[in-house]
Amino acid sequence: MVNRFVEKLRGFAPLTNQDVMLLEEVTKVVRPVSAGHDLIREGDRPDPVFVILEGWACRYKLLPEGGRQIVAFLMPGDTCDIHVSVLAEMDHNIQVLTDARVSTIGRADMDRLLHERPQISRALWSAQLVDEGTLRAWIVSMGRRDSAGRVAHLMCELYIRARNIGLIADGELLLPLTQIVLADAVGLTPVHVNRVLRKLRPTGGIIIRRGSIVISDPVVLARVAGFDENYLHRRLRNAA
Amino acid sequence: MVNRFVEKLRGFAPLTNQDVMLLEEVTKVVRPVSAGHDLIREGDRPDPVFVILEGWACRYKLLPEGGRQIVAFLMPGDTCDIHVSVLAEMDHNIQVLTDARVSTIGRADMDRLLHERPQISRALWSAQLVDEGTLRAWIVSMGRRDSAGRVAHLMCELYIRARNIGLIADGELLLPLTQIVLADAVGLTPVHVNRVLRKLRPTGGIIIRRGSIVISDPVVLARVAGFDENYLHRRLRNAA
DNA sequence: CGGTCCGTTGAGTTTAATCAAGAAACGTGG
DNA sequence: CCACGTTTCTTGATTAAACTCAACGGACCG
Repeated sequence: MVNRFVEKLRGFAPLTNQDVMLLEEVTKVVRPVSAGHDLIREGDRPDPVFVILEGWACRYKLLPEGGRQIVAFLMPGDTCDIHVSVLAEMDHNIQVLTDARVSTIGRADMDRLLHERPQISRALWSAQLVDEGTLRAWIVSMGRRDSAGRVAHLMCELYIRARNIGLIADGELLLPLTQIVLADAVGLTPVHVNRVLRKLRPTGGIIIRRGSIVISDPVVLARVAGFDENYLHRRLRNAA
Repeated sequence: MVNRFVEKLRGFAPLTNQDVMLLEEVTKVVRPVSAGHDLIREGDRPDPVFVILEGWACRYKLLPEGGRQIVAFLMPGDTCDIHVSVLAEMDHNIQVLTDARVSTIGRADMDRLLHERPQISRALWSAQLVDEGTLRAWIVSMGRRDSAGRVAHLMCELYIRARNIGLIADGELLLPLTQIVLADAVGLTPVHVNRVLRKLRPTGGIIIRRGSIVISDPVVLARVAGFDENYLHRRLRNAA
C-alpha cells in the first residue's frame, strides 16, 4: 500500500531513495484508530508527531460555553504539528472523523529527519506553509463570505487537497462529514448548514447523504464560493 | 535602542552572545516605511524576510468583490514569513499601519541562521508555532463569538502580545487602529464596530480616540470576550 | 478654506440563530 | 429479526444579530 505521507512530501521536494526509506522506516508502526476518538487533547504534553496514513481527522477547540469550532481538517499524509515538541502543551484537540490508520514519529527521529535530511526538511516546511495559508483562507471565509460561500469554499479547498493526494475517483469526492461537523467547521448552526446544503443541491455540485456529502461538481461550487477560478483550474490541470 | 527582534527571540530560547551579535549584524540596515504602504503584495515573488523593528503592520487579503480581510497583526519584533523562499509567490499582502522601521534578512543569511544556529532556529520555530496558534484563535473567534466578543478578544490578544514585548506603559496600550481597520480584522462592518465600541466603552475597558483605541483595562475586556481568564492572568503574571 | 477621511447615529432590511417538533437511518441488545 | 434508543437530518415559525443605506459632524491636511 502506498505511504501517503511519503507521497505528500514527494510532492513538495524531490526525495532521494534514502529519504524515502527513512520515512517509511520511521512510520512503520501503524495503529488503527476508530472514528470519533481523540488523538490529542488540549493540555496534553505533546511528544510524538502523529501522521495520518488513512482516514480523516480534524483539529478543534471547545469553548467554555459549550460550543465547538473546528480549525482544520486533516487528510491522509497530514501530520499533527511537526514541532510541537518546542511547546509546553497542546492548545487544541485532534479528533479522528473516520476509522483511521495512524503512525507516530518519535521526537528524536523527527529531529534527525529535520536536521540531517535537507529535502525532507524542505518538504515539511512547505507543507507547514501551505497549512498556514489554509488557516488564513479560513479566516477570510469566516470574515467575509456568507453561509453558502463559506460552505462552498470549504468544499473547494477539500476537493483540491484530496485531488492533490490522489483521492478523487470519477471526479467525485466523498466528504465523510456530518452536517453537524460541517457546521462546527464553518461557524454556523447545523440547522442553517442544512438549509444551505439544500439550496446548493439543485446546482448539481453536491449530493447529500446521511453522514456524508459527495462533491460531484467542484466547478459549480467554485462559482458559488467566489473561489478564484483560475486558481482552481490551474490546480486541477496540474493534478490531472 | 533595543532590537525588538532579538528581544523577542530571546524570549523563546536562550541565545548565546554570538547569536545576538549575528542577529544584530543581519538586521543592521534599517529602512523607514511610512504608514499605509504595502511591504509585500500578493503575487510577489518573496525573497528577503522582512523584520518589523518599530511600528505595526497587518497581513490582509482582498476579495474579488472588493472587501478586505485582515488575517494577522504584526508588532515590533515580528517577521513576515521566515521561509517564504520555499513558496513560489505570496498569497497575501502586508501593509504597514503606522510609520515603521523595517529591516530585511536576505535568503542566504536566513538559511545560515536556521542551519547553523540551533537556538535561533528553535526560537524562530517557537515564534512560528505561536503565530499559528493565533490564527487558530482567530478562526474560533470568527466562528463562535458575537461581535462584542470578537472585538474584545482581539484586544486581549494584542494586549498580551504587546505586554510580552514590553510595549505596555501605565498598564495601557494604544492600538493604532482605525475602526475601519478593526472592522476588516474582525469581519464586521465599520458601522457595527462603532456600535460595539460604544457599547464597550462604559465598561471602562477602552478609550475611543480618532484613529486609535486605548486599552485601559484588559481584565474587563477578558470578561466580555470569554477570554480564558486563567490564561490571561497567567500570562500577565509571567510578564510582570 | 475646501476636501477627504473617520466616526457617529438612525431607520429599515437581510441573514442567521433559536426554538420546536417530527421523520428517517442506524446500532444494539434481546 | 424485531424493538428501542440515539443520532442525524429536515422543516416551519419566531427572534436576534449584523448589514445596508443614508446623512451629517468633526478632525486633519494641503
